[in-house]
Amino acid sequence: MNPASPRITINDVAARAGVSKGAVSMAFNNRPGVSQATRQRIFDVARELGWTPHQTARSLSSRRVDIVGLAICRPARLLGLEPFYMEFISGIESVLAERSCSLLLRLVRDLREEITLYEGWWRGKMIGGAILVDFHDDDPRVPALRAMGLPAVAVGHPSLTGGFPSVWTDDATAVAEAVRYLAALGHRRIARVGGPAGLGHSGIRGAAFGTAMAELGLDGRRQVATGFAGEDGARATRGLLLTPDRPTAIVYDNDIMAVAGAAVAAEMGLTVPDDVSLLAWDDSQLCRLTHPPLSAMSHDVHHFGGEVARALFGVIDGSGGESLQVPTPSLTPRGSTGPPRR
Amino acid sequence: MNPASPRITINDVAARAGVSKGAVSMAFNNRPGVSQATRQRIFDVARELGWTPHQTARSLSSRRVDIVGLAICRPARLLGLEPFYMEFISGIESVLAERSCSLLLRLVRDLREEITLYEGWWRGKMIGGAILVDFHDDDPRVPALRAMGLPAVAVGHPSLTGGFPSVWTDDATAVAEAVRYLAALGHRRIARVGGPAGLGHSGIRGAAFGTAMAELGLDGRRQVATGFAGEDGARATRGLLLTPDRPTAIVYDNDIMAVAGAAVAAEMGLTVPDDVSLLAWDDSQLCRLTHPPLSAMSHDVHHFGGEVARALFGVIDGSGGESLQVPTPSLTPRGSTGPPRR
DNA sequence: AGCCAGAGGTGAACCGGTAAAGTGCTGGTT
DNA sequence: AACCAGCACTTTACCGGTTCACCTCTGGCT
Repeated sequence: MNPASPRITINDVAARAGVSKGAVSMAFNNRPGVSQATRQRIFDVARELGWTPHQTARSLSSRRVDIVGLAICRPARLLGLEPFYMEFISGIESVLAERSCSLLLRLVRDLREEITLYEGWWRGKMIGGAILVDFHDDDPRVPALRAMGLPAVAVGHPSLTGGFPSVWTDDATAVAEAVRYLAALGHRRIARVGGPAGLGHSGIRGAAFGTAMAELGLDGRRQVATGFAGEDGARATRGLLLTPDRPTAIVYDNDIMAVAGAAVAAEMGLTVPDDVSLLAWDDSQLCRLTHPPLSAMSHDVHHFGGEVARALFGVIDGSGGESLQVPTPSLTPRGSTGPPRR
Repeated sequence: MNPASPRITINDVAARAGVSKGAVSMAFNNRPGVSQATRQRIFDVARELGWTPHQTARSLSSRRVDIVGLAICRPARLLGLEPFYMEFISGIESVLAERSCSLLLRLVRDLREEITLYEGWWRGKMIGGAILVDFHDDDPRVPALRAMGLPAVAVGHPSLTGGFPSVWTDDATAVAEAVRYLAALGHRRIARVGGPAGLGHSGIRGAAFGTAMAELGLDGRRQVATGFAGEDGARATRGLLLTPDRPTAIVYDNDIMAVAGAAVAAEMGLTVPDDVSLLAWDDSQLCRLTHPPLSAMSHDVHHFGGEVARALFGVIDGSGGESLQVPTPSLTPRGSTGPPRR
């Protein structure tokens, strides 16, 4: 099918341009040592021959890799990804592309598999760095990845990421804002549907929720820890709305659960927001597609992803290493929140 | 941070095991030429030293790459991906993982960028093959990728993919089934909200829709070509429902547009399915999260992705090359379709 | 004239593997 | 005894770049 395709190498370019391959290499890495004229001639020849440096060879000798790894850990059952990740990935990509880097993506089933994967990637020098998401309490990835010396940035509050530089949003403050907003509307029974109990940011949000409710003299114990899938959100919502003194407002940890929650309310004959107010998180396009559109704690996930990529570059080439806080999610009121019915 | 990390190479393993590096290489590629005993000793030493073959070096000399590329082309505005792609990607991954291959993902803004990207990836030997999606009429990728000799499989009807082996579903039949189902329910004014006009599978579905409607003696011209984003679906739906003899049933080209359509119906005070029936495509978890849940033409997107990956392996190692049809999307009736109101 | 600095290269030694040809030994034939 | 096949390795030549020590001019200064 593609027989004897005579691969063009740096040697061909060098020969044709009448220089040594060292010169070609210098020219292509814009390093000093070649005159402007020669440089130009080299480029011309390269274009003419259609030559591009062989990335594999390049990274073998320069010990640099233009690939970063991202493993996302979801149970097998939950096949797709949340909208959050799609936007997040596209944000990462946008910055990676600036440096013509690429993203190596893999979905894994558990943290052990994730560690093994990173180990293979790193030891096999497939990636130059990694992006770590979804931190758990006492996350086993921290010691493992630290031991192997993999450059990485974490997504999550610095208190969770075991010393890895992280990019994070102030979820605690955002939760407090959400709670105060709902309380100001007149809600007193506010519930929260969160992610899995062991997950770091769920913990932070859960605690912040409790504190904020307590400060207002309200009962902050209406919290459910569940998965992140829509069905989890549906089940949790159903449970909450069937309790005797059911909440009049529910805060969700992502948007897909909130959408599911809205459907459950409809199915139970409850009107949003009169009977129950719903507040989503992560505000993807999903929130604008329901009726009523969902109020959300929104943040620029695309930008977030970009900052993560930038931070990773900092770590990889040693110029960075500090954690970075990106803007706190802010309330975007839409139709799904309002004063509770008298 | 990670100073003088003494990289362990095949030489260290060879030395410690008292053999040549050739022997280690053979052992690790389970090639004949090493005795069982030696083989075992080599493995033991490798484990002890924590050595894994350096992928970059390996692929430099073996001219094999364990990475496949996937570029997805979306306008910048549409930041996230559709649920379809998430499931599709996870399906690809599941098969790639069997061969410890990885997926290199990139979001691009247009086909020119996509071609350039593939060219860089292929010439730089970063990828061993590629997956091509979203074929257009006279797709410029076909001649370009063919010229560079990149092994690739296409997603889409063979008539669209310009000779690239493809994996595809019989959309035409599925559309016909959808139309006949709605007609059987009593609908006579059926509309379709499709993807962009130039997109190959939109064309196929559009034509099939027209044919199926004509066969039933119905007017098949109620079709809108739009984007794939929720907002596109919302706008299209609004347009359709505001026409004087508005449709009583709408078929969508994906699920996110259908969800948006449901919201529009609600916003206009129309009841689903009494006033208008909605039928989605691609059936992700989204369809089960609305109220009423959306009927859909569903197919196993995860499995679809897996077959695509398998086909690509076939192309790469020359054992395959034929197109493969996967099961036709089948109707999954839920709450969003029903007889039209009298 | 003699000396030196620096620009503009060259050439060879890597990087860490794979592949194919070569070597030494053993055992079975004729 | 001579010969040969086959196993179990070893040796060596790559793969296609980067890097660095070293060479060769040229021009300026004393």
